[in-house]
Amino acid sequence: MTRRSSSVTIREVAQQAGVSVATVSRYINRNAPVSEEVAERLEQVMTSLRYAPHAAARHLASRKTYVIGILLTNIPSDFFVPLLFGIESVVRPKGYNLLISTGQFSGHDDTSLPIGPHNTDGLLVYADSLSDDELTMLHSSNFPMVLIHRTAPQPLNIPSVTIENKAATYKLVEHLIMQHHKRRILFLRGRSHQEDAYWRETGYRSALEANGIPFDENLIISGEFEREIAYKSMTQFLENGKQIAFDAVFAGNDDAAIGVMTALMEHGHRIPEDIPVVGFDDLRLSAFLTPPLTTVRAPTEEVGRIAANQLFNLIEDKPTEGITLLPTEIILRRSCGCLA
Amino acid sequence: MTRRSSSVTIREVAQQAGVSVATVSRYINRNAPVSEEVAERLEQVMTSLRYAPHAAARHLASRKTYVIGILLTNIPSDFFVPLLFGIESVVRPKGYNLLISTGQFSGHDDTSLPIGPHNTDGLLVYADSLSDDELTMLHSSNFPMVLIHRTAPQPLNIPSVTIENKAATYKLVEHLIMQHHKRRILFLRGRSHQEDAYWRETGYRSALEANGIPFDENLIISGEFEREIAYKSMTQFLENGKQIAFDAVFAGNDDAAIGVMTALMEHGHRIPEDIPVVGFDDLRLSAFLTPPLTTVRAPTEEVGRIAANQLFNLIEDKPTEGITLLPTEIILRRSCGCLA
DNA sequence: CTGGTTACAGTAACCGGTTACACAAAGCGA
DNA sequence: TCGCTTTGTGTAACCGGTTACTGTAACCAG
Repeated sequence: MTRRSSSVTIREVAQQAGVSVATVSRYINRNAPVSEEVAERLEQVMTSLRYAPHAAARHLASRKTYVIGILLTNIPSDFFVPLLFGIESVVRPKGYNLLISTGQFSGHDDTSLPIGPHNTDGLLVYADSLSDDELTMLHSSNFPMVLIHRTAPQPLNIPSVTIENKAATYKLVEHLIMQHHKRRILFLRGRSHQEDAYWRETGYRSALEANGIPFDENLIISGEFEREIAYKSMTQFLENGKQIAFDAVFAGNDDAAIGVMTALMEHGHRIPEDIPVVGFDDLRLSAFLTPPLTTVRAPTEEVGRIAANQLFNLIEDKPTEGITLLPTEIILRRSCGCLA
Repeated sequence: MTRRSSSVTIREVAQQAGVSVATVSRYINRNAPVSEEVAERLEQVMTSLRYAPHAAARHLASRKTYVIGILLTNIPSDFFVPLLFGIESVVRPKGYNLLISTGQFSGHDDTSLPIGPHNTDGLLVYADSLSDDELTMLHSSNFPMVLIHRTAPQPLNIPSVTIENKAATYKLVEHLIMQHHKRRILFLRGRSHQEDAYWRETGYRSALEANGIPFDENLIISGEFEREIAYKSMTQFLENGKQIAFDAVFAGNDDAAIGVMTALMEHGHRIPEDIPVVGFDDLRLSAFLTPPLTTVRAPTEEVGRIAANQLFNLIEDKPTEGITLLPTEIILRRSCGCLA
């Protein structure tokens, strides 16, 4: 109830040490020389008083928050753990803090973003957590941003860190075709506006085409990159009267693959003997599934590290890459029929 | 390079709307009546100017950051995803932001905490991310804190949200003894100063004692609740000359259980036929392991939600619980020998 | 009609830092 | 020794909000 914030201010430190506040500030920020003697005195006073600079006051005066923000989607995915740790690993040593926000932010013009120029020095934007319009607006005021698993809308020049989706998907689908002689591969697409989803589908189509297999719209169902949704889609597909024949499944990502595998097993299909299933991401759990999941390894932690580094380049006016495309690698395990 | 921050200030808004800054502030914070007419005018001006209050200025003046911090350990675990989403789900609707920090913060007296009273309104402290000393210090200045998976050091009165560790472990160990007739159960202990680890070990010992099985120090090895470490400990135990007999494993948690299972399989043991393995946490992946893991379900997302709510109670001077102990539930799957 | 309340609004001090400007003393090459 | 640079420090304005204090006009019970 005591309103008085008992926190120590720079003036108290200055007084105790017998110097001016400017000197204290200079010592703290090491941005101007301070005599050896005063430095020692300050060090003592500061620790004895347990002085911690007030972040907001500092921010207000210097226009630096030492905070970077990350906008995630509101889908809780294990995928975020390596991403966050990758980001943290570069943010922390720089003395920055990480403000995190999940949710779809688009559309609500009335409520401004919880995270933005008013409380951060830069933003990491994951996938479609922000609309093109919002991106455009923020970019127009020159606010440092780096996109993750997404590229900037056309005229905008925003660095972007993403992974090779198409080539890997192509390779994996071709693997199913060539090595396992599958020709009717069910494809679980992600959300249409999601770039990862788009490129994976493109890779799928290219692989079919390159191998003379006609594309069949009936073999495309919605997976949304979410386990539950994939489970429902798959179940519905299996129970649907049409009974469209298929001989393998590309699940879109590993999370969806889990849903697919559960649905298939519940309907008495063996994996991979009856139906091979493959995913994308190589989540930590994927190697431990039954059977272990054939998938594409995405260097997610590195994506986080590189994105954060790019953001700091932007903040520090250093040169940045336009698009960083990290290589992916297909991981053959038992679920596709390999390593049997 | 243009140093001038082009952001709109409250004074510009006031001027454009022909009122004083005080009125604008009052309207924004809805803490004093403003005439209908002025309100409308302000609404218009604010959207046309794209006004967003400067968070730091606001914080400095009002002494509220609208940010809560969470301190995690630096071990990337899937466990954090439900925890974070639970927290986010209560923090966001309150209009608060979430500042996240990972790492061991204890010991470094010189470097003050990256997150604390200087930049947040309250702190969620996970397990031993903070030392007792730091906790004591922060608590002495009446800073709102809630502990997660840890209780406060004795004289301190800090709310704490944790789960039932002992009873569930007891039940699970007893299950191995009674249902599966195991008597030499290997136990992978966690870090000694971690409370979850302590209570699980206590549950293990009680179950043995209650069933007349003598405690054998040789059956305790170090798992640290980490997959890699558990894998190494288990491998070393198996290859050690002593060849101590055991007939089941309680892995400490699910992550360690994965390491244990890998090590056992590599040495030709079948799970559960030769050696049953059980864990704790019920990670999202645990149901999908080979074999599916018998474990204890921890309501982690709820832990996050409740902890965040407690913290807001503290911040808003509402009554709080001392310790919230959430119930856990044992989940029998195939890895213990059930559901074969 | 009067004194008291309420609704609405403005002025300016203040939150706790940073930093432009000013200045004294010391160091130094010529 | 003289001017000039460098080093070390202080004073006070400023960052962009909030809010205590003050004041006016409208409203209302008696």
